[in-house]
Amino acid sequence: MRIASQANHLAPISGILAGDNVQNTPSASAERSLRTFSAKEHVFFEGDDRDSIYEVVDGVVCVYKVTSDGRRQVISFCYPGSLLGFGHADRYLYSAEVLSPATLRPYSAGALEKIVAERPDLAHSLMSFVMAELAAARDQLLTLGRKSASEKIASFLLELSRQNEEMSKDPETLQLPMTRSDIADYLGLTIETVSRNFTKLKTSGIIDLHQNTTVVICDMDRLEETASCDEERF
Amino acid sequence: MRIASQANHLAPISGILAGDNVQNTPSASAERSLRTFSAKEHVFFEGDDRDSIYEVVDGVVCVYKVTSDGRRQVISFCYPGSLLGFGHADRYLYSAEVLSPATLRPYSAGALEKIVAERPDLAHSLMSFVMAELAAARDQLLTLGRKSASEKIASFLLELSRQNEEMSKDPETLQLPMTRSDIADYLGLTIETVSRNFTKLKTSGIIDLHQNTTVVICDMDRLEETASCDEERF
DNA sequence: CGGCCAGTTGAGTGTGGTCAATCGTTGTGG
DNA sequence: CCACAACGATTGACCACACTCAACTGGCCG
Repeated sequence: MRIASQANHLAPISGILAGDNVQNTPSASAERSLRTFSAKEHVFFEGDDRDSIYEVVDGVVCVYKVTSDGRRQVISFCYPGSLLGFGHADRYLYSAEVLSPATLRPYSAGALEKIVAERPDLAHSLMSFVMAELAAARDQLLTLGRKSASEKIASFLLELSRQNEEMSKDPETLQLPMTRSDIADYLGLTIETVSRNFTKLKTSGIIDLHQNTTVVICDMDRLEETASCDEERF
Repeated sequence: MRIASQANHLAPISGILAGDNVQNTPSASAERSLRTFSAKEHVFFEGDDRDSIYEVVDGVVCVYKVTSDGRRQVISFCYPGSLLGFGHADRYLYSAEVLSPATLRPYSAGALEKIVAERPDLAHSLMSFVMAELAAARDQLLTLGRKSASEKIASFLLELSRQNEEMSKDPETLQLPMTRSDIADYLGLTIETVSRNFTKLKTSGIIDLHQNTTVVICDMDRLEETASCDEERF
């Protein structure tokens, strides 16, 4: 539901930002303002001047923080419809790296503030979006703080499955655009532990793996058991 | 800075909510609408109908989630000025328990939406507040996912210290209204590990402990070294 | 005084990390 | 076309950090 619930609110937001009132270059068409990125390219780095907000149009973006000694924590994976780089600080608080060739639509850094100030009818959608991001981050706190490695992996796969559901894609066939290292840094594990737990799920017949980038969920019930924590939504 | 940065934006919000336009009972004075809670009392539980939003006037509130098998993750500790229970869902996503006798000011669940819709001039402060909460949650992701037990404890103490600074209190004398169990559940540890690391910090002369509820930071530099992760803000 | 609860401390264990070797795929150049 | 390098992923052996279980301490209140 986490990322899924974001998707619920993203469609209207894209529309909001595309409105000429808040467009970065009012005279230019939305088509013209698209920016393309190649795999592993960074959109921005933590600490850079926050001059733009981005909407993910195509591809997947990995948002993360790093410590001074190089440890990395992935904050979220952003799929088409997501917003990137918003905040109330004048610097980016995170780094953003595209995982596969991606297309983003940049807006001025103040576009969201403008909406809030000038379009109260649309500000509500924006607030819902930010609150959904907050709820997702807080769900992830529970996963990082209190789940075992196998529970983390299962929860991650279920998250992707629900996201597929929201996008009307097959919830049992998951594409993994991110590496084992990205998954490890998202779940607070090492790549070895991620790999071992994928293997465990595979040998127990719960999932099937194809060329490391495709996961097929064979037994959804047992996957949910493995994730353990009831993620029932109210 | 996390919680501290929230405080930056909270003062105006209290004012916003206190405005008669959004007051729960427009004819009643703000004084009359205060609710008092005794220690360990719950303000609401995860899953309850989200009928009210609360502003913390006095005391400290612990916000947390639990798994079906009883594991608990503390999301945040809310000090005076914080808002509790906002969100876009119709149920509370977390439980809220007061740690010591507290005074809260309830508002209608729709008060924030009303502000966003009717008071665009004030909606900006509200947005900044929610974004600060989001930034705090994401900072905590790094702590939970990538820090060792001793780093977590040191980071936690520094967080309290910076919060004191923001409230013009002594940044080297910390009151701990929460139990070891609350701290453990906030940092993804056990009470034993929390206790051991407090002892370690004490015996190495970095902090001093008085009756388990007061921490005096004796060597701020070494405490920051122990926290390791540069938490420099931009 | 005695019970209760939070906190501390100790001993032993286990989950997940570290280090290292190997596999498989992809892409490049001879 | 094959050889080789480069990279991501897997697997194994070992280890350590934090958890578990348990005993004990200290403060508070009846």
